[in-house]
Amino acid sequence: MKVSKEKAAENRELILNQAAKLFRERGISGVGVDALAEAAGLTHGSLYSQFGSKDKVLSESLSHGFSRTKERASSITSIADAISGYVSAGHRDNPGNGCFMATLGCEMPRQSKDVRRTFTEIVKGNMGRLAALLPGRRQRQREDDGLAIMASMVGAIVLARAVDDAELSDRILSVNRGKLLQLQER
Amino acid sequence: MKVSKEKAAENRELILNQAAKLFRERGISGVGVDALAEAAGLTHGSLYSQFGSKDKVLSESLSHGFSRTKERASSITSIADAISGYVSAGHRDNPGNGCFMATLGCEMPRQSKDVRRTFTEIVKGNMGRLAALLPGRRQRQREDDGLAIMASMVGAIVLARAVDDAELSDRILSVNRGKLLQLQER
DNA sequence: ATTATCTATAGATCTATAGATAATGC
DNA sequence: ATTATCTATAGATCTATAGATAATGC
Repeated sequence: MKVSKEKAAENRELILNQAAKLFRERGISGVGVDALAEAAGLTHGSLYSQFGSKDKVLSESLSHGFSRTKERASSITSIADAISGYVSAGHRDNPGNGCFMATLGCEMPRQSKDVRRTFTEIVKGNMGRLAALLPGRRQRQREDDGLAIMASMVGAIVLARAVDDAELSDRILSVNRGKLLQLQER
Repeated sequence: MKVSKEKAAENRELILNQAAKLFRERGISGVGVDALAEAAGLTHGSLYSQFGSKDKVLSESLSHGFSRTKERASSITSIADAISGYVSAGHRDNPGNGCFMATLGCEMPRQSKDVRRTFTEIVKGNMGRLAALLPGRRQRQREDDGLAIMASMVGAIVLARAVDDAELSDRILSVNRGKLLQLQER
């Protein structure tokens, strides 16, 4: 039954990736430990011996997932690219690979200290990434501008996913993308 | 055990009000039928004979809650009031009486047709309310402006509630409130 | 007679633990 | 000897249903 250290590390990586995907797709309370284990081809007993609790899997999958997002984000070099990529039908239709803030934000107020701390780091990290793409002399001002853009982006995706009306959903995206891009053009 | 028609109607009203509060405070999957019944001082059996399912309680509590919100909203007569009231610490700290979009938005993609249809009506209703407060000749344009403001407002409250850092939370609110108000001043 | 409510319970699912198993790696 | 994984199971909780109860309202 035992497996090599290498294989165990692979399994751990697989669990975290699958967990990050499932939590985003089905919500935190919508994913059981069984589903997490099954998605990685293991039993829940094994998952408990590696992580100890569902909460631990969640918090680790968040930080692990955000690290991977940051790696991929190096290809985004302008604020217009960041906005267009985020406020898009592609992002809306792929929550499993998308932004944690837009999928799990509403559930965060009820999570453990550990999970909330990790989530807060993600918000700050995203603020910093946006700030780095924005003009302006003072860092504080660029961060503030980043927080405003972030709220619009998150709200647009949350609402576009929530409504049961394809036309309205597309309209929410195009209006918000348009306004955000327009505001950056000066 | 039976109760007068009048009392039964009162109970129904109480269930819907308590349900709307609990769902916003604990999330949809965070509230069981037991909790819903207990909050209204009834048993879950009684709740089932009145509503038939948890889903039905949810969808009715949403439309009932939004009706009540609309009634209270007649006191808001300017877009600046709407923004300042929404993007505030008071709203952030009282999810149980606050906006459905900011508390339940992330869970909506996984809800029943019935619930999503009701939620979509709420989004459209809020769009209309904002549009009515905005300047501009064409209704379509005012609605678009309303959708942009709505996304910022919802995103700001979701993020301000989610982060585990009081200073950052306040900053998210003040930055977004400031930007939104500033944009309306022209 | 009708019906709002309650009691009892089914059956599923959820998080977690204990102990067995068997392969790794010293 | 260590340990990653599995099996079995505990105990709680969740949604839902069936049938009894007792007060209303014709």
